[in-house]
Amino acid sequence: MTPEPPARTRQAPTLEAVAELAGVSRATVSRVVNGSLRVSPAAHAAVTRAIAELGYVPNQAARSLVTRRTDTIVLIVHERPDTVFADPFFASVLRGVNQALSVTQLQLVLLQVQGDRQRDRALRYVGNGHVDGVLLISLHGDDIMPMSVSGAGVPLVMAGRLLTGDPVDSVDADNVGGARQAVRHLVATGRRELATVAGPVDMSVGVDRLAGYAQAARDAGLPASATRVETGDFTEASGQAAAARLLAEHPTIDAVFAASDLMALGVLRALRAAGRRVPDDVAVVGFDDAAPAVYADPPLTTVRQPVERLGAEMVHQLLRRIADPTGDAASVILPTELVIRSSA
Amino acid sequence: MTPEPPARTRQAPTLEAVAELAGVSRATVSRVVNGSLRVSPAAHAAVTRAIAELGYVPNQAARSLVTRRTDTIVLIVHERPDTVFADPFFASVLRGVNQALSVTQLQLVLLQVQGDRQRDRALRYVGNGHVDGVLLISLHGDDIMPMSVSGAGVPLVMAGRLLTGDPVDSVDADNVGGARQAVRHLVATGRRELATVAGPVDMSVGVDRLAGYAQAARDAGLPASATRVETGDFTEASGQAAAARLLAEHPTIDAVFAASDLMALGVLRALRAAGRRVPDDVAVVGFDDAAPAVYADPPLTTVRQPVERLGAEMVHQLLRRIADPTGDAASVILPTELVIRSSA
DNA sequence: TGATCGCGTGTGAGCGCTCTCATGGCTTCG
DNA sequence: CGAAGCCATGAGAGCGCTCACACGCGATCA
Repeated sequence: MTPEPPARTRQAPTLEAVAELAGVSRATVSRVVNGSLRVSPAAHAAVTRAIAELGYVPNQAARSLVTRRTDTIVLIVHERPDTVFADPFFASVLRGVNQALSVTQLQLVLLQVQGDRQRDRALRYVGNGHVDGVLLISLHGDDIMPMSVSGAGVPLVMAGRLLTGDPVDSVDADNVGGARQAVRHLVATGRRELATVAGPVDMSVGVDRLAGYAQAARDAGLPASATRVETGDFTEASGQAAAARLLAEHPTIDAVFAASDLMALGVLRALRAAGRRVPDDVAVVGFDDAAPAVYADPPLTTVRQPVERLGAEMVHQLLRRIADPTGDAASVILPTELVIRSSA
Repeated sequence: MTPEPPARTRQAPTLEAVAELAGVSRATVSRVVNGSLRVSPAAHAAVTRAIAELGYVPNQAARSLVTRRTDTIVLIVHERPDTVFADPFFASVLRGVNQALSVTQLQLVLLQVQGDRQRDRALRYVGNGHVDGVLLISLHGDDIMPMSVSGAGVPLVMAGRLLTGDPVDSVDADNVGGARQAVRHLVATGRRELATVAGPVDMSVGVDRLAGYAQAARDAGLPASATRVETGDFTEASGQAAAARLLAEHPTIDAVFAASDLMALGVLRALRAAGRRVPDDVAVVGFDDAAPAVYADPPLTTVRQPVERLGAEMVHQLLRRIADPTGDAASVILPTELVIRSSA
């Protein structure tokens, strides 16, 4: 008789079975499983052995039913699906989230939401205790999700900030500061005819990066008329279109600040199409320091934001909030950094 | 008295509450919730109204406890975390999976696994009925996960195929065919001194793309000595290193087939560093048609595989298998397509 | 030495749901 | 007109777990 691995029965072993094998009660097994408060060494050993022998794993459904915890948190991405996962930004956030989660017992559920129906379904899902907490990403201005979720008493952390100014736990990059760094660099290298491809005005990132741009331009003593603005939606195509409009209406511009790297890539294309040299004729600065920035032609000067850390920080803040649901909303601002390559 | 939205009580309404309000039994409510087999129109209407009024949503934990279904499937990615989400391949698979899932009630759980401990934990998680099915991605040769999961009777679909030849439901791109297309193009455009940066030999994608490369070279009548092979791990850095070795040992090569776009990007760098012009001196073909291929300098000629569809197809196959656990393992092969840009 | 305490342990209720089975009203057929 | 059948419905058990609470034992104190 060689020792056999636990039989692969179709029926998973229950607490009851472990208790019987260990010669103790269900309650004692439960205590051991959940961190052994006040269990005698003998009982603890017996239970541990029985668990190992049976290959016992707690039934999560039964546990959730009574504890009302799920050991699951959800990352809700409110955006078109083709935008979401193609954008390296999301991949990085996800990586940070996963990394922070890997040291916990929590499972991450991804929810990609678009349209009112899906949104409401997600809200229901969250509201009825399917998850212990919510991470919210990519919100547009009038989104009711943050207030609905937190109003339902479910711990919530969002990326960015609410344009309404409502207090919500959040993590954000220093978008204003980052945009200022970009503009200061442009000005310092002699550019005077600035333009920007801003992000959507209904998103805090869009608003903040534009604000930083405007502030820095003003600080540099540039006339408002020398700071043209066109908006895009963070996709490359929108950046290209915006830059084309910029060039058509203001042929004298010598620098473009794009509110994302993807849009900056579009700007590069538009510039190339218009026969302008980068950076000789027009300097371009992006935002994100996403992977494509490196491979752009020319490699993109950009504002790096610690995206991965942003994801991790969101998790930490959520864990804190789950542990202590009271207390005021906190917001963490992550620093940005200018990465100078060849485009400016 | 204006109609009020359902009160945001901390306590979610139960089946019991709905039954009481509708004036029927729990069982009847349950029937309505689960697709109303044999419920009178009157009862159905009353229940529907009560559900709406209360904002009732079934408690998933309670339901799972008795049905032993979870309405959750898990996508397990067995890879280093920093590789996983940075790779556009994964983002695309994820997008396809999410898309296919969006028309179902299923939730997707992401599990990123590395090391034996995490792997075993994931195996336990899966084995004890936490999920209804498993999607497996990025497997190396000696991985026990596929056989463990399917051995435990949990429906499983993997991307790629098992090098052991064990029958498992799977979806794969036509890697052999794709590689052949690439080589045929190289040969057709006059290249004779071929080399390849292959993928890991312990992964089916690596093996298959190399096989396709070798086959096509043989078919073209090229001597085996003219088909140099170095391997990488699908990262850009590894591609660069492999290409450097290739150049050092075989300075006469005039074409490189890289088993992934990321590696092709590395090849491009190595070539540039060595002062070779692309495609004039050396032609380069990648594999994947990932986003960076477009922005490469020069834009990359590559073999496109329908990655998103691969994700969707995995879901479909898993759903089929969940519905009918019996029957032989099936494997779906997705076509590839050569996309000609400037690098070859 | 008897009352008191505290610790380790077991008992039992019940979380919210599904599912089997019994029941009673109605239709249908001989 | 009675027996048989069918359909909508309800009663009740139980999924596997946690969490009071009760209990009994040895140690401690007056």
